[in-house]
Amino acid sequence: MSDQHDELHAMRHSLAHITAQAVQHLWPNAKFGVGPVVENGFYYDIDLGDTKISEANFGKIEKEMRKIIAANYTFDRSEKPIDEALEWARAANQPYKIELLNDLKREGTTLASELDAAMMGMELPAGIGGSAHQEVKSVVDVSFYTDGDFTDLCRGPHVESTGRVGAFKLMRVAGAYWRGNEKNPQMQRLYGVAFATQEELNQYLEMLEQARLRDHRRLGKDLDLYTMSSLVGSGLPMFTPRGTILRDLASQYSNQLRQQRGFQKVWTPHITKQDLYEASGHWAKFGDELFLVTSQETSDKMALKPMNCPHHTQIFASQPRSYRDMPVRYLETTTDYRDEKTGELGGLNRVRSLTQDDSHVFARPDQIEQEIDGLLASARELYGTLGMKLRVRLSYRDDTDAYLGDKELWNSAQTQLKAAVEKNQLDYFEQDGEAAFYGPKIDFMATDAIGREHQVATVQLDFVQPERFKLQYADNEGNSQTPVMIHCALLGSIERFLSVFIEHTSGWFPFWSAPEQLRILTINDTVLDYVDEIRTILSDTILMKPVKYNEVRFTTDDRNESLGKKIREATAMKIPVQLIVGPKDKEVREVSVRTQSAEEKITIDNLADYLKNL
RNA sequence: GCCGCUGUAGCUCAGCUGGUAGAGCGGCGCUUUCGUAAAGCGUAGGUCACCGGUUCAAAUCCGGUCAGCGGCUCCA
Repeated sequence: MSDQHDELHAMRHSLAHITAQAVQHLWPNAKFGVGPVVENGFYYDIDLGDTKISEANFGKIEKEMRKIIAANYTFDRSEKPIDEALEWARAANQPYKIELLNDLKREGTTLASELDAAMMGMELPAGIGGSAHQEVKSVVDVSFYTDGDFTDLCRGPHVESTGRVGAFKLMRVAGAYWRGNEKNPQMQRLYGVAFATQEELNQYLEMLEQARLRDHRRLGKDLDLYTMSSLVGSGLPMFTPRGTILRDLASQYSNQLRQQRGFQKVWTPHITKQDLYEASGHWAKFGDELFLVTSQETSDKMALKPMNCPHHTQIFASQPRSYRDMPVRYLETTTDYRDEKTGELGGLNRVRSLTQDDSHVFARPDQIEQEIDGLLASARELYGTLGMKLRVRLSYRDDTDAYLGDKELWNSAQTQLKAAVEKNQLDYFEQDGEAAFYGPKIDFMATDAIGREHQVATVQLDFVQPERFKLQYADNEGNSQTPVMIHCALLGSIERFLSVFIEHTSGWFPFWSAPEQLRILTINDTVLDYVDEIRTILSDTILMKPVKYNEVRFTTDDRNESLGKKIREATAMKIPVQLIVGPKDKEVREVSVRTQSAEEKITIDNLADYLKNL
């Protein structure tokens, strides 16, 4: 299996070379960056000066690639001393390769995070290598691979010859900064996918098509859940009646889980003086992402709130607190505004108006574990109900001084976090150095129906804001103590959550959460009086699972259309329960219940109980 | 913000190298009252995203703006 994996890796890497080679044939003065293997394929970064490659050129490039593949050139490895390699790069007019080689020569290596190691062509002097903290300052030889008329600085490995690269397809071209740095020139990145066989490639393309069909942006339109308007602005979704039902239910469920554990709802305004964020420390870090608001009455500098914790600290601080009052738990589902860069916006995943199901606990340090435990249990219940598997990342501090707050408090808190995670039997992994500067955190990843992981809920400890805002409570000796804050959002951003939920269910929402849970489809208008009877039953039915006071949301389709058409439309809208009502049903006081999986007859006396048990 | 692509009727899309727009579905009207994924006929919808330019003539070419998509960078 590992051999197969290595072979596929070599195929993809070899295809990256062949892509560059084809581009060089077509545009001889192309300058090349790096061309590594990525998930499902490969890319190559290319600078063509003023020439821009577009997807319209892919046919031409692929044709050239197939010629190279048909020629079946062998990949020949060679080595050069680094200075000769530099000569080669200068002669070939390859400035990016010169830069790579210079780094190799000077540093012996460059940070993998800044440079793709696969392309560095390293050949380290004997006795060096393996250690993360190398002392080496120079590289002696570098390796090259040549196939036909194309030679590239490369560590390899490659397949034996260009004829053995499997099936591929160029997918897209995108801008990418040289070495991922915004300040560097931008190159054109050609992405391709590649598999050992055409069949596997086709399967992959089919999977992409399946993912496209459940894309929340498509379903958001098809199922009439939300809309965007260029008049309102980008990243500012508006929710239709159906979408608003989904939002409200998600938020209601999330709130209900915490209200059961002693959280109380609060409300805060959406604009605030900048002073608040200067005090919290957010201004310095995120000031350029705030929407500013001007007052025509005062000289106050104001902003739309980008988060809610500073507000909640002020509610906590509004009266003196005793250790007996602790913990104090606040809950607020509210919309925040962040001026995200336009290029980062997309669907509901990244918006400028995001609604958080936010909560903050102000706790004594000895209460951390019990509080975290309650929140973890809530998250488990929520995602369990949604049928999504959860995985958890515990992010700790490392030994650098990038963190604020008392180190002992950190250590104790990290121990308590882990204990709570273990108690809840959550699948977890730990990472040092990933904590926020103000405290350790727990991030939740949910796996959707087609295996993709999404970051959803988060629980974060905060030792910094309580101090900055001088929050206090009196301990049992009457001394002032600083509480710990625990931030938590179970859904995260409701907009992002919905995008995940829509794609997870592909629009077939579970019965309790479907905007339209049930539709009555009539066969002809001799049954209208019977339908009225059914509607009365439905209106009187109260559902309790999992959200309280969930009244049946239903409509009636008694249009003068064929039953086939009514079924087709109700199914296209992914309505979980269709009640088909015709003269035969009326006669025996039954209805035909059609669900995604089956159809059965039930008597109208059993209808309410049937729905309660869904 | 940066790079590339895209923007035609409510939706999905056609419209070759410039000669002022077309289909299917949907809508509306009439007929049909029909039991499991589209009944029949008829009919109305478009400043071709917006602004400006080139041209005798622009959906088509050029520039700008807005918006969407794919990436890069970022994400309290």
